[in-house]
Order: sequence, then C-alpha cells, then structure tokens
Amino acid sequence: MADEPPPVIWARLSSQGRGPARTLNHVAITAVAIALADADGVDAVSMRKIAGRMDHSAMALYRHVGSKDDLTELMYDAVLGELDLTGIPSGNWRADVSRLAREIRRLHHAHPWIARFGHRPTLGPHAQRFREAGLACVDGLGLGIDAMMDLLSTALAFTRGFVEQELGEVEAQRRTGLDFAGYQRQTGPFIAQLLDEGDLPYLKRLIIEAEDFPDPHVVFERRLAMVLDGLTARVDRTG
Amino acid sequence: MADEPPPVIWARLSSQGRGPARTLNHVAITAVAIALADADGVDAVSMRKIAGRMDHSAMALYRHVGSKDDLTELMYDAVLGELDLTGIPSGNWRADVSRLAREIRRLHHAHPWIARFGHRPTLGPHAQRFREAGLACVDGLGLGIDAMMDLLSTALAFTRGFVEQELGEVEAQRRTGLDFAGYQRQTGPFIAQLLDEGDLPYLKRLIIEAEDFPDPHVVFERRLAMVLDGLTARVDRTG
DNA sequence: TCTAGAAATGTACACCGTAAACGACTTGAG
DNA sequence: CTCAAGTCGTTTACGGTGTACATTTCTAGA
Repeated sequence: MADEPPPVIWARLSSQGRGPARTLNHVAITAVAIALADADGVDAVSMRKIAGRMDHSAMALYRHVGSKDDLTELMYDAVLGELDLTGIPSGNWRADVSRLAREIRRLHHAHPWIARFGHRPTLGPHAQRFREAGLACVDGLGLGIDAMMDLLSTALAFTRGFVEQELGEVEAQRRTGLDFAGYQRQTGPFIAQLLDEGDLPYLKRLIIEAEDFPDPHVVFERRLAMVLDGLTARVDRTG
Repeated sequence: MADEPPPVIWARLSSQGRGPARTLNHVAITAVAIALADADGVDAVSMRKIAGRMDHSAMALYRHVGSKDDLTELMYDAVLGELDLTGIPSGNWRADVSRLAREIRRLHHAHPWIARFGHRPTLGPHAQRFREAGLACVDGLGLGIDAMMDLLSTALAFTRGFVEQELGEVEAQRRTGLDFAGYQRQTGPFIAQLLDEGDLPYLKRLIIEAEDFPDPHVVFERRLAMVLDGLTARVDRTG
C-alpha cells in the first residue's frame, strides 16, 4: 500500500527533514498572499506575484502549499486567526453571539475577498477555535447540540449574507475605480430612465422616502437584533 | 463632448443599425455561458469555450457583452428570471417572504456558481422585478420603506448565508471529485487525530450527539422560521 | 449607387496554474 | 566518515486565459 500524502492540507504541513535549509514556509507565503489580496483584490493574487515578492520562483511555493486551492484555504484560516474571542463565553449568550457576528463582519471588511471563497468548510486550527468558542456561547441553555448549531449558524448565516451584499457594492465601486459620487453619476441617468419608463413603484419609493445615507453599522445592528429576537424566542421556548 | 458608451450594461444593449446582419446576441451568449457554468462549474466558463459552442470566434462576443465582467452580470440577472413569483404578494407577508427565501435557495441549488459573484447590485430587469415583488410582500404593514427593506433584506441575507455554507460543502466535494463517503474517508483519519490531540469538546459532541444525516431542507426551514419569528416581532411592535 | 459604420475574424500579447526535469544541498543510516 | 536518500528551489515548457488591435465582409441609409 502506497503511503500517499494525506488529502487534507492541515495534515500535510511537514516539518524539516533532510535537505537544504528552508527559505520559505507556508505561513510566510500565506501572509504575502493575504497582503496582496488586501491591497489589490483577490484576482491579483497569483503564484508568480507572491513568489516575486519573496524573491523566489513561482514553483518554489509548491513545495509548501500543494496548489493554489490549498493556499486559499490557508489564507481563509489564517484570517480567522484575527478574530478576537477574548472573554467568550461570557455567560450572556445573546451578547456573545452578537459579538461573534460583529467580529465576522469586521473580518470581512478588513479582507473583502474572503466572501469569494464561499465559506468552504475548513479543518484549519482557527476555524476549529472559532467553532468551539461559538458553541460554548450557546451551551448551558438546555439545548441539544443540533439546536445549538441552529442558533449559531443562523446568526452567522445572516451576518455573512448581510456583509456580502454590503461588500458587493463596495467591490463594484473598486472594480470600476469610481468613488460613490462618480458611481452615482454614472448610474443616475439610467435609473432616471427606469423611473420614467418602467412600472417600478417601490424603486421610486426607495429613492424618495428611504433614508439618504444610512449608517451601515446601524442598519446591521438593527437587523441583527431582529434575528437575535427570533433566536431568543427559540431559547425561551425550551430553556 | 464625446458620446461615450454608458457604463451600465443595461443601457448599452444596442439594437440593429447598419452593417451585416447579426448572428449573435447577448441573450444567446448568456444562455450558453449559464449552460457551461451549470455543467462544468464557473471556472470552466471562458470566452473561447462559449464562442466555440456557438461556432464563432471569441472576439465576436465582445461586440455584444463588453467584457467578461459584464457577461457575469448578464448571467446573474438572467438566472433571476427563473424565480417563480406568481401569486406574490398574496396578502400573507410571512408566507410570501418564506416563499421568496425558498425560491432564492432553489435558484442557488440550480446554479451553484451564483454564490461566487458576490451578489453584486445589479440594475437588470429581473433584479428589479424581484425587488418590486419582495417589497410588495411587506407593504401595507404600517411600516416605512426602510423598515420594509429591513424585513426583506434580513430574510434574504440569512438565506444567502445559509445556502452559501450549504454549497461550500457541495462544491468542495465536486472539486475533489469525491462523493460524500469518499470525502469522509479522506477527512476521517485527520478528524480522529484532532479528537485525540486537541482540546475540542464541541467537535466531539457534534460527532457523537448531532443528528447523523440531517435533511438540509428541514434544517433550512427550521432556521428560517426562527428568523421570521424575529421579523414578526418587529412587525407586531408597529403594526 | 455609394459609403459610413457595424459584425465578425485572425493574430498577438501578457498573464495564469502547474507538470517535469534538474542541480544543490543536508542528513540519517551504515 | 561515507554516501545514498530525499528535500528545496530553479528553469523550462505547455496549454489555457482575457482582450487590444488591425482587417475583412457586409448592409442600411444618404
């Protein structure tokens, strides 16, 4: 039976054996990749550019990360390491879950590209740490593990969906290289035309009645509170 | 002042002027692109492959779609056209919003690649139709347009977040080319090792206590109901 | 009928992920 | 101490990508 390399990256991060001293490692590679993604967007991340910044050839990276797909998983988990989970669980599950949601949102704003990775299930250490912390928040409420997952996953699913919509608009501007004013100037005439032509009463109401420049933080908190109200009702029903 | 082409795709879809009769149009191109994405994943969609399927050169497509980025926007809006909105609004806002959520989820399952587009804001006709239908559901409850958006966007943000996590696992399997059993066989040893080594009490509880093969539909409905409970509380407070 | 301008093509460029072959180096087994 | 085993990093190469540009072909309006 061949001793094949394990298919899970996290089991494949080898330690130094024989051979030349290493001048690279997956942590440093991941850090450079993240810096590149933060600065120029995830599409600008390429093996050649990462290698260039580290004064190496592109192929050298493959000794450490296996494939670009692996690298994205390393990037995602590394970024999860930035979550601040101190003082969690605090004993107040609603406050804790709110904090986790805010942390996830903060993370997405700091690294807008993580939305593009589709939140694949990762077995990385930081994902584990996060899951443990999250479930600890909703433990001791008299719920089984499935119901605990319901609470946590629902709050986080909402958060990710919210942030994605938020970032979709930010990224649309970044791609076109326009600021908000420029973006509005470009789309404005078309929207005016829509209002004239089409039968879009709610678009009209949105433009006329809606708050002009809502603070995204306030909107997020308002909607998160509604979700948490729903979760609270579930907890009260059992606990 | 130069008569520059409008930056919004939807205002740039020209009609026949002089010149050779058209043998392509953006609707057909978009349809082929969607078929390709459905069959082989979004990464398999390339201008050359689309053109090949239509017996044309790659560059011919650029007469009709501007750029690949534009094409993705056309794809997204086209797919929104598959939403079944008949009988909406029905007068029962909670039932309507539930239906919209299920429709969105169904759409993501039929076209798993739409998650990768980050739900950018689109000005396409089907996105408009969907927004109008959605806001109509939550009209007449005594709420302002901002609160109406809160209800709708919260339910849909949850839905998108849920589906993304769901599809993340599906896509992870598709990429590795393994079925669920094979996937488990690959990750199993590593998870066993994690349980031995690390201090991961909740991972252990998940493996031991959690329902073995939960029906994703049931899980979705259960969590969606919690979210809607939260929204209902908000409506009752005002309405 | 003539011609401006649109449709579609072919070529070309810069870039991408990564397979394969290779030399340089370190180390563990004898 | 010796030396084969095995790792690290490089070079080269292949097949793919999006799309800029120049060119040819065709048709609708003047």
